[in-house]
Amino acid sequence: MAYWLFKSEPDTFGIDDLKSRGAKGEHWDGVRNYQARNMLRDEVKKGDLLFFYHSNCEVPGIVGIAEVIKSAFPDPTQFNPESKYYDPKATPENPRWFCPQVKFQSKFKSTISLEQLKQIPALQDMALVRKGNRLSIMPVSADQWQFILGLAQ
DNA sequence: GCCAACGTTGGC
DNA sequence: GCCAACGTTGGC
Repeated sequence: MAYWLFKSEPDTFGIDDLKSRGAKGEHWDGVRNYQARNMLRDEVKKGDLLFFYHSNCEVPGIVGIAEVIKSAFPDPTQFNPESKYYDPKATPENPRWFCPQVKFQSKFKSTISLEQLKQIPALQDMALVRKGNRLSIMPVSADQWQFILGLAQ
């Protein structure tokens, strides 16, 4: 069992959108970064938990928790010419991008802001708080997970 | 295989 | 909307 942090823009797909999907959850599509892809494809497993992070919004930060309910399968948007995530070099026989299925677990009463996270010495190893970080999928250690959980109300 | 140009992410 | 920090692309 591993822990992760997934970023999403709330205007596009926020934690409330995931909550509305209920027990069936939603597939986490649109990841088009190789480092993130490799983690999704090789390491993110059913039963893993993730912090749901809102980016590009008024208060960027962790807003809740979701659970991986199916490990990665080929991201269908890569085969769809109508999709903004279409990749002409990907084929069903040789898919390039992958997505797991996740479902809502809980939402924090208030956002644990990036500003707050940056000020915690115990979390300075997280890619999230490092300057220029653009990874949309990143691992969270068990210690970091517990520490951040302690900040949630 | 180098690297300039370009595109994207995401905090501010 | 700005722009720093990356990542990707493509000419050579």
